[in-house]
Amino acid sequence: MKITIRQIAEQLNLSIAAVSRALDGYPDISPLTRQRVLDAAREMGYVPNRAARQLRRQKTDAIGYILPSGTPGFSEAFFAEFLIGLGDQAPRHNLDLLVSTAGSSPVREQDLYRTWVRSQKVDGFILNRIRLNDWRVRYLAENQIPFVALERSLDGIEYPHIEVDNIGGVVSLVNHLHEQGFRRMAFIGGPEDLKIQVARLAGYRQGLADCGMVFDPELVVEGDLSASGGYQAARRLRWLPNPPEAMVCLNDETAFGVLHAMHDLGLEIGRDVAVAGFDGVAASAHTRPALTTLDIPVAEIAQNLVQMLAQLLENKPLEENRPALHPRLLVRASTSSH
Amino acid sequence: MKITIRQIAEQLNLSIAAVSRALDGYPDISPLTRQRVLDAAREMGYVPNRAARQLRRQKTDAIGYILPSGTPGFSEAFFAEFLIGLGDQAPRHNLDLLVSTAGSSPVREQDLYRTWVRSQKVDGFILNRIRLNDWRVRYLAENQIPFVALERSLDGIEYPHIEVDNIGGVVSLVNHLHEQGFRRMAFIGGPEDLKIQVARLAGYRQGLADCGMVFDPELVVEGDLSASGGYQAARRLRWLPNPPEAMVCLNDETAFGVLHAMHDLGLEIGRDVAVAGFDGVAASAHTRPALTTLDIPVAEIAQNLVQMLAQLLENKPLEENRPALHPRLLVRASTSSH
DNA sequence: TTGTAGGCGTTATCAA
DNA sequence: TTGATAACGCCTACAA
Repeated sequence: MKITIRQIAEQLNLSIAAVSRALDGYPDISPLTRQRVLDAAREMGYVPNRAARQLRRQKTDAIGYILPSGTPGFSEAFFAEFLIGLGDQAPRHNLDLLVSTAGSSPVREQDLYRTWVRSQKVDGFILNRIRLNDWRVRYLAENQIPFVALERSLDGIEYPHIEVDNIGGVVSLVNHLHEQGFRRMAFIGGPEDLKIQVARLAGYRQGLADCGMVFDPELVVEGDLSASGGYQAARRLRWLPNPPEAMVCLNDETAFGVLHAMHDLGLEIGRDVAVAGFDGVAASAHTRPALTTLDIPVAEIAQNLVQMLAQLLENKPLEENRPALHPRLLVRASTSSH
Repeated sequence: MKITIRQIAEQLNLSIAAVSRALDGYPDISPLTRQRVLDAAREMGYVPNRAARQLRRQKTDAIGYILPSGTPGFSEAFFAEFLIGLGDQAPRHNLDLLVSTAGSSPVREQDLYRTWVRSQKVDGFILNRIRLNDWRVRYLAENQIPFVALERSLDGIEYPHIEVDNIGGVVSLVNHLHEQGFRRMAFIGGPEDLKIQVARLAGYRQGLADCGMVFDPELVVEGDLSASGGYQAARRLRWLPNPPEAMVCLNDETAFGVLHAMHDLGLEIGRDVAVAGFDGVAASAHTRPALTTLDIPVAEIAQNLVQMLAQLLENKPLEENRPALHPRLLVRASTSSH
């Protein structure tokens, strides 16, 4: 039998209104009554019914995260770590976390957002893997649904976000590779509408320029952010008449596949060829050789996003102009021969 | 402005009851009216309000998964893959997936379950990492909350579950190691109250017996299912006067740490020492050398669990006696020298 | 076949 | 400081 405020009220000979107020910490209630109510509630194991509360308050105390379409899914370690952060932080703000996956279909993604918004499943959203022109951003903004995101889109819409210095990160990586003596460098990226693709590719080009190297379009290939995508891209690159000596990858997952490919081709990684990733997922430390990568605190970013969204939902002011996060270059054996 | 059945009713000059029935597919409504309602609903972008529906129906159409306490979190790839399965399958049954993490505290874990049950956040639960005597199993059974689980506990409570042939799996692994010429084998496990610990350890002992090897308690050490736990355990083992030639690990994550430790000690893995894991997470293919492991279809198992829970929630009969799943031994370079 | 009305558990408004 | 009471949006007897 579920306990409701009505039963507490009966038990104590109070009105349900009084009980409700005592429980919710309103000031217009005598301290004695409040204490009695609180004690009874604890004793009876009362927990407010969510549905009723939601219906009445017109909010859900839940936030949503929908795994973006066109990703390999949580198998990409990045998303797993992102989710730790979300799952960790949400309860601290008394927020539930609702999770779903869009699969490979952008249509399904849109359906999901629309349904969640219209049926008021959640009060706000967390986004990542932002696209240059991102339907999600426009849709949520138009419908005035609170949301925060990792990275910003180019839709001309302002929203609270966390930004990573992708360009600066990759520039420092290219410099490092150059110092190690690697010259011909390839970039294995992803879909062109992804913000990180554009930014990190820009960093790659700038890095080349800084080091006085020429940009060769042939050395920029499109993967799909997965290990198998990286594997194939890397093989294609090695078949070139003049193959690259270093492979800069859009993310660690891609780099895992590249490591595999290089190994299958019998190359010694770190000497014959360099491989580097981006994200610094835990598994990057376990490859052989360990993967050089641009480390960003993925879980922590997710935590901060939840915190930002929580503030947004409570209409608390957000500190503006959060500075961009600088990735940390973790130099490991995959790019240095000693 | 949110669309409710009331607005559809006004639009069509119908009662809200008629609209509700038309939408829910009741038979006592004229086909014409139904069509009009359906059309209007689609046109107006109507989506039922969850909270209202829940309150009325006394169910949530949501299922819950709480990351068990005492785990490294989603950073253990096993959980990430498990979650893909859940997130993938839940929407197919029109179920929402609510996710939280218990952190390291069993108390918090109990709080979470109690709160979710009492506030009726979800209709049922998915459990994994079952303990021999598992509070969650007893609590949910006592409160008649539907749940399904990966592995069963020893609480004498029947519940729908999926079981893995842990013993048979490890036996075949030990045999493989023996064939490869490895003799002194260690077992790096986890907390003793875990079902998988007991079962896989039993497989290890039986495997030793099958091969005519003696069991040495010194070679059984306790990790914590994390890479760093594996790292430390492996170093401890190598410091023994007569160190083991093979390390059987409770899960892949532990094995990752062991690989690291062996490498740091300058040993050639696959020849000087063998290392094997359990679960077959994606990352196990990316280590160098690649990790021999007992592969189970983690995501698929999670999908099946959702399906079972969905059936349970609809009071549909479950096929009894689902046979135990046999892990697939993936022999890779970490246990074979050629 | 359709409409009326009560209630799911809470919160919020208004009186008392 | 407290108590009635009316919603919130939906479902479902029961009546029409």
